[in-house]
Amino acid sequence: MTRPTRRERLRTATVTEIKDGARRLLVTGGPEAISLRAIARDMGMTAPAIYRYFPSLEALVIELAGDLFDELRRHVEHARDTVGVDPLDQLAAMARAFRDWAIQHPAEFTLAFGSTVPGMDAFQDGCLDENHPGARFGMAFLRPMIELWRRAPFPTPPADVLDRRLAASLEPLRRAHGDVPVEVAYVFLTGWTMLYGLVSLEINNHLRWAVSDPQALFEAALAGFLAQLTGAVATPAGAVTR
Amino acid sequence: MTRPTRRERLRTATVTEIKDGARRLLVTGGPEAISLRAIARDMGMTAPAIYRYFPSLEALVIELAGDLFDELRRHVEHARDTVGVDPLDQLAAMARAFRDWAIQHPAEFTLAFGSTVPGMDAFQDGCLDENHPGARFGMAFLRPMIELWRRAPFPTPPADVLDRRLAASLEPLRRAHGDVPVEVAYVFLTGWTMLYGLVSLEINNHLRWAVSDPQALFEAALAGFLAQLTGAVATPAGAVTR
DNA sequence: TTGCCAGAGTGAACGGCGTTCACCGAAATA
DNA sequence: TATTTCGGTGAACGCCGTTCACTCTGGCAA
Repeated sequence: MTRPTRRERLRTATVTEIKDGARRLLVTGGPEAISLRAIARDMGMTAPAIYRYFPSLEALVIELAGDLFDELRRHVEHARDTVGVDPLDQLAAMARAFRDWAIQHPAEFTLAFGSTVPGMDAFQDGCLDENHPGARFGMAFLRPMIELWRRAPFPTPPADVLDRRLAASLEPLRRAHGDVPVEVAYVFLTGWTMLYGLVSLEINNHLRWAVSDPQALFEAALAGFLAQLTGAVATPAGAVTR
Repeated sequence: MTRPTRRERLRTATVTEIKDGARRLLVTGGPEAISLRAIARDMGMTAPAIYRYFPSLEALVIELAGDLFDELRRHVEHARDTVGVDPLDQLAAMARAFRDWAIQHPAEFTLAFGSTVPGMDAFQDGCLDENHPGARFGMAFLRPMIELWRRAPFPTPPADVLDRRLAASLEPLRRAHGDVPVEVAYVFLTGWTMLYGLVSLEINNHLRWAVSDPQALFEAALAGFLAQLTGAVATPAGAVTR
């Protein structure tokens, strides 16, 4: 492992400066405000120079989106590692960290999770596993749920809901981390859907007509979901009968 | 009510032709492909002429998004009106219609629900009620759930989850349609979140790493949610104990 | 019927954009 | 020291949204 040469150091510094500029434009002016010319201007350069570092604007944006995803994942994992060892506490902390990051970085959240350009689809077809943004996220949330299930299986839907077809459909997820039980995979996906859906609706202002205090709704939904994992029979909504 | 003059007829025809062109570009090339010059070219016109009909490209896109929302809402309501009078059947049909439309019109779905340009936020601040896309949708799904609750209240989370703060937070929604009980408002929101989240994840290809057959997952989640509304104690995931 | 005018459309222009290409200087390498 | 590689420039092309001065024409009032 040799120390990077001077050229390499300068190059990576320039790359990060370009990405920082792109992010600044994203935050201040939205995704459409990201332009090679503006980035170059802020750096005291000309636009064609950026082509020495990225093959196109689209490639730069895609790489930026990947970086943002990693940042969000680190944020979530940090929350998990700070809260203790109880998987339930970890899941709660991770969900809250997810929402907090999204609220503090709405433009970045939108770029990272938004439907990216058509070209990205094909790109992601190839590497279903490691590279897909959603995958890295899923793994982080999946692990505590597996641990929870290992300690004490939580109530799950009956076999007529978790049928054979569903089991087959969840095969990719179940393979992704050892051998995940169908029940865990399914409950994980409902939780992830709720978390993503709620935060996404809030960020996109699709809740304002109905909810004045989204955090209250978020905490209720979180409590409801976690109650389901404790053995109490609960809806995602959190309905409980003992 | 007088018949529209000839001028007015020509004008509305041109307006729809412009919107149709914009939509065609959206479908074939994504949101970024919508350009006044391309629309005008397809119509055999020049770009500045469009300014006689729309004050800017952004205004055109916003209006198009509104139209798409209405189309989706009509699609969902049509499904509801076709399936019969049972609210449970209606909800199932509406949810499936929602997903079907999104799958058949992914570009339109993304535009309608996507985080629109910053300018639209301020616009939507003023008219929280009628004009917000999410609101019109909510109403459609909310009605059957109210009817269901009227016939037979379904199990809901205990009071420590549906606390006073949450009740206050849901005030806008509860006022939107007479006087909606907190329980109904909350369960409705969890259902809407699941529906939006699941479809949105599927459209954005954020499920591909985990799920090979999204319809199976959708049907399971739908069954789980509806089970909750029948009086069986069920999770959003659909866990049931009798 | 005649005259006017609102409204639709045009063409040129401005500035901004992504991208390509020929070119140049300096730094690393041989 | 000679050469190659790398980072950067400036000009250019074609696209874009938008503005503006202008023409033309269909409908309406006198």
